[in-house]
Amino acid sequence: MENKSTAGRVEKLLENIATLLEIKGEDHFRINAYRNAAENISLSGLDIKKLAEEDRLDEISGIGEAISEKIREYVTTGRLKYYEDLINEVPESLLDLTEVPGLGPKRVKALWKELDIKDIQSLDSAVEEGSIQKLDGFGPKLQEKIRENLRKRPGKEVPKRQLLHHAWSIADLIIDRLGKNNAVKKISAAGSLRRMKETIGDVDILVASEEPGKVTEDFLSLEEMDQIIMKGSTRTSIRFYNGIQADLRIVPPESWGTALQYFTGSQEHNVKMRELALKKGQSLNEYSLIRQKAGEKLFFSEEKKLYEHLGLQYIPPELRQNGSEILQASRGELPVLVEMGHIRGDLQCHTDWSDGQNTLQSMAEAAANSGLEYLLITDHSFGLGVAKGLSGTELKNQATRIDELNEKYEGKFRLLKGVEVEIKADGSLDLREEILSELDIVVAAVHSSLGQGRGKITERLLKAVENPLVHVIAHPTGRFLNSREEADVDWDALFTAAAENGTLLEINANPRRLDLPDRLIRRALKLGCRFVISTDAHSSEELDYMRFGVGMARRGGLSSKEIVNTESVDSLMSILKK
DNA sequence: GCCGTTTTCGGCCCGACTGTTTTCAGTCG
Repeated sequence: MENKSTAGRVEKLLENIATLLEIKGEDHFRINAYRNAAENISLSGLDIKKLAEEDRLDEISGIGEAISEKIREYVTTGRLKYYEDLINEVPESLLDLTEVPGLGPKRVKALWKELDIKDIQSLDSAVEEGSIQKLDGFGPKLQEKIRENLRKRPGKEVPKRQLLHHAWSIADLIIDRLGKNNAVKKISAAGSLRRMKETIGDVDILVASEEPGKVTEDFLSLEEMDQIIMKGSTRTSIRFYNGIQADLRIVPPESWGTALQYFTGSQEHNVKMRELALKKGQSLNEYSLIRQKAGEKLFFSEEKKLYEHLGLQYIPPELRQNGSEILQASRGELPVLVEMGHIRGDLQCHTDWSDGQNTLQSMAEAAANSGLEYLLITDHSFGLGVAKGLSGTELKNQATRIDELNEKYEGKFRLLKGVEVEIKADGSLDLREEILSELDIVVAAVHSSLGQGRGKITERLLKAVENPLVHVIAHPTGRFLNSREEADVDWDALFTAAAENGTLLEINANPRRLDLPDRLIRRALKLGCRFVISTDAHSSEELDYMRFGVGMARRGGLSSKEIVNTESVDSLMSILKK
């Protein structure tokens, strides 16, 4: 739990409470309330500490009096009496056991009560002794499955959640392969992948077919497959050699609309959709919508018609989050989201002048070929020694070369002069003003001392935001998914200053970063900020990362008008602060 | 434990698959 933001720690605490109550055998609606609260905190992007101090936690839906009180106690004292009492009763180490696939709360409780198994080590030795198969409801197959799963616990060689581009490459491969099968009428990615979540638990693929057996057979013959996890007539799970798990679900073609909606999730979105249907006297499942009185089944050829039928605007997958979007859709208040086709330029990339792989020319050509009208070159400044950063003189030489190339492109494409300048530990920049003022666009970034305390790093970023020479703050949180935590920053203060100063916030599309994260995009949008989506490409191939940045922007609810690289180059230059 | 243009009390989604079963509980999404 250490080394996380307050919100992160509170979320973990609430989730732990939920799981421990579940093992205890508490009412599952109460348990759900804790999970729901944790999820909504995460999605809100709000500063939990500040909210707790100002007694405004109930502004987050799903947080009522009881949970609010617990969060306040935890935030102000660093402890929670209720939790301490709870783990006295139900050992905290049982939480690890519920992480083992096949072990849910009921089985963990049985292991604990019957065999005094409290942690992974004691589970491991019980499995080796063969004692757990004797328990009621357990058997040799389950014991063997647990042994298997203990051996390849995630977090070691296989990260728990996959990065978006890895998951998509598997999905594209499956869709391409199965798409050639005549038995497949329709096929689509679903789940968190389709919702463009920053990391993916497993790859979900939905198929419409009248011959599920043929499709399943094809799926199981993929040569990249390592292992069959589960195989049924309409649902199959496999694991690939690279550790990624893929689930295939097959439904009859007439169920396509309801099935794609259901299989895309999120879980919470589906719960709210089904509740809404029930209020209208209809029951929704993945096959159809059933009018309860008449028993009549309604089928939908596409998702859009299902949403319409329920009186909603179509909700794009990226917005299907905690159910609050359903209320928005019922009022016709959903934003019109930015699309890939809106993007006209890329505002961060690197060349072989610093740590990139390709030349200025080949980056420009790749960008032009992918339909972009302009590309901002942002090699590192010299402060970032590991990345062969450029000095002022080198930047001037690069500018000459850029002018030459632009002349050649005759206005059909334009390279813009920029830099990714280092924000030093004291908030100053490592290039002089006369150098920076010569450039078209200045992108500033923090790469070191990200672990500074909240006060220090906030001040440092604020200084950059308020600097009239800085147009864009790159990858603001500095996180690396699965490996480096976000910096602990007072985001509200930073976003407010960015909005006031006209400094743009980057949505870095590199799938290892995806920074800003969507919850902070939502918050920044509310505070009036504008954005750029940039690939930070270090090779011409990486210019294709744009789709992931657009996905993140869509999850954050952004329209093209809030993203400046949807503008033509002239219009872009006129928007920039002087 | 939360929530309310049907409710401040009485609701709170729904189905597939597995492994244990003699008709179903547990897990998962």
